[in-house]
Formats: sequence, structure tokens, C-alpha cells
Amino acid sequence: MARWQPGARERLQQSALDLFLEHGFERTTVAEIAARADLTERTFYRHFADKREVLFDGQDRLLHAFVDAVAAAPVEASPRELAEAAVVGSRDFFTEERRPWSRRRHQAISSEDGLRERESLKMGSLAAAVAQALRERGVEDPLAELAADAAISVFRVSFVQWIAPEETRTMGEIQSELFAAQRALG
Amino acid sequence: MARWQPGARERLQQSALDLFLEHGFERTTVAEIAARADLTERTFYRHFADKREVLFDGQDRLLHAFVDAVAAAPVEASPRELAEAAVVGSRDFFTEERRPWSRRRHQAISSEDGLRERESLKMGSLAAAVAQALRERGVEDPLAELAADAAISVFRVSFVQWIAPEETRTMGEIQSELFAAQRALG
DNA sequence: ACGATGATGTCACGAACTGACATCACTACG
DNA sequence: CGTAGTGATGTCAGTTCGTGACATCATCGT
Repeated sequence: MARWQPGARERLQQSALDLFLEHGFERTTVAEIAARADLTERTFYRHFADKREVLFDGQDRLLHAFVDAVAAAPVEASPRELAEAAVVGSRDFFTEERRPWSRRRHQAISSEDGLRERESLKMGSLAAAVAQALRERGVEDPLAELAADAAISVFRVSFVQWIAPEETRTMGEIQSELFAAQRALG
Repeated sequence: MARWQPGARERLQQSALDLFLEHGFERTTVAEIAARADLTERTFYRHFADKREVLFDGQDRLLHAFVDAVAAAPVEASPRELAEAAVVGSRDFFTEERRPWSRRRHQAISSEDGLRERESLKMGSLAAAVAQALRERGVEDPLAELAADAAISVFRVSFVQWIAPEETRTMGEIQSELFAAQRALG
């Protein structure tokens, strides 16, 4: 019994997050995560490339939302507007139902070097993808790189604010204010 | 014999970079690196926290250069000028003698996920340190975060340009042009 | 029923890291 | 000149990560 239960992937993610918050990332073994999900260590590695990746599922969809939004932006958009379009295009991911999970997830990530490292890589990949999308819209380097980094910067800061304990604003509201603040820098 | 030779740390770094470029990061074992440096695997881990870290020595000094430059900036400097001061304060690290080594090092890093991940973390740490330095100079969040990210963006892009194959401009020249380009974005 | 397909289990293994203890080189001090 | 102390290195055993190879079981279409 208990073999072939659906939702193995989701069970692994939930178990992993619970254990990371309980005992910390380092002191949690993959075997423990798998056991709590009624699976074996080997199966864990069939769903996730490594122990860190279990908290970073769905980044591909986020990345595509960024890239697609750039491709769909109006022709007359400036480089900065194209980059901002990328960020705006990802707002649908951050629904109110997701906010509690995002808070728990971020708490686990921010308290462990290994997980912060993976998150940094993901942010860098996002920036690289946006930069590439900008180039395909005719933005020249190094402007494409700089504009993409500026957009990801707003995205990163907006996310941190969005999951702050008392925060109630939506992702869209937060990002609008940050874009304004960023322009005020120049 | 050959025990107690000075420069063990440097020998390990050189051996590691050579082997990473020859066979790739993944297919190089720590034991191999140590053997080429006439040391043991255990000694490697006494000098470097992990296999990746061997290519990221000296990041502390770079970080301090950033932070110190912010602290030393004139009182009337704007947030953006403070952040730019951080980057400018690191120019001395990138001398002409260092450029060949930086090129080899970057080649090794950019071709391996594990190393790019570590580099992303280091960049993120730089940004966080600059943001903190800005806060200590009275810049409020989220402006401090945005300005710090903008500065690190210029730093990152300038470094990539600096190590490009035919590049002869100095770090200072490259950064000045990028700062101008970044302002033109707004 | 039964064979194809795909998810899971089992086993073995290399390589990354770590703790505990031993050993050797260099230095200071009597 | 010897000797004790300090610090870098060596040795060894062990845990955990991650992967390849192969077996097993559930489900689905026919």
C-alpha cells in the first residue's frame, strides 16, 4: 500500500520545507525528507536535481512570464519600459493565497547559506533571460544588461517587501512605488 | 621533504584553476587538486571551506573596499553618488597584471553551474554590504537597496567587459561609460 | 487478461566534507 | 644546545550527497 499515491512531488516539497524550518537545511537529510513523504531518497532525486532545488520549483514558469512580457510589450517601448514590462508580467504569480507559503519558504531560504546561494543564482538567471529578451527586442549591450539588472532589482526588493510580516499591499502596488523610487535615483 | 613548503594556499588555487580549465570543475576531484599542490585533501579543506571557494579568495578585501569607499564619500553626496563611490573605490584591485588571471578564472567560472552559483552569491553579498553601508550613511530603504543594486550592476557588467578578449580600457574608463549609460536609462 | 509505460524501490559506489588524533617543522626560551 | 610549545599538515573513519544499473509494482489501453 501507499505506493503510487499522487502528488509525490508536492509532498516532497512540503516535507522539505517543514523540516528545513524545524531543524535547518544542513541538519536535514534527504532521506528524512523522503521518509516523511513516504518515499525513498532515490525518488527524491528523480523529482529534484539536488537537495536545494526542492524549494525552487516553478522558477521556469516565472522566467517565461518575464520573457514573454518583454516580447509582448508595445513596439514604441523604451529599454526601461521593456524591462519594467518583464516585472509587471510576473504579478499574477504572487496571489494572496500564495503569500503565506512564500513567507515560510523565504524564512527557510534566508537563514541558510546554501539556499541563499541557489536563490542568488536564480535571480541571476532571471536577469540574464531578461537581458536576452531585451536584445531580441533590439536593445544593444550594455544597455540591455543594465536595464535587465534594474528590473530584477525592483523585482527582488518588491518580493522582500511583499512577504514582510505586516505587509498587505499587492505585488503590483509595491512594484509601482519601487519603479518610481528607482527613477528618482537618477 | 616537501613538507612545510610556503605558499600552500596559492599552490592550491593555481592547481585548482589549472585543473578546472583542463578537465572542468565537476570532473576534477579535491584530491587531485591537493595532489598537484603536493598536499592532501584534508589540507585543502583547512584552507578553503569547500571546493568552490578556492576560486573566490580575496572577496573579503573587495567587499571592504566597497564599504570603506562609501564611508569615505563626501557628506553632500547623493544616494546614487554614494553607491557609485563604492564601485570606484574598488578600481585598484583590477590592475593590468591581474587581467590575465582574471580572464582564466572567469572562463572557468562561467562554464560551470556550481561556480556561477557561488559567484552569484558573492555579488549578492557585495550588494547587501553596499546597501548596509548606504543605510549607515543615512539612505533609507528601499532606496539604499535600489542604489546598491544599481552600483553592483555596473560593477558586474564592467568586469565582464574588462576581461573581454580584446579589451584594453582600464576598469575606471569602462565604469565611467557604464555609469553614464545607466543614467541615460532613466 | 495482458502487455506497455512510467513511477518507485533496491543496491552499490564515488566524491564532498568533517571530527579526532597523530606527526612533523619551525620558533622561543632557558 | 636542547627542549617545550605552536601551528600546519597527515591519517583515518565516518556521514551525507548524488548517480548509475537494474528490479518491481501500479495503471492504462486494447
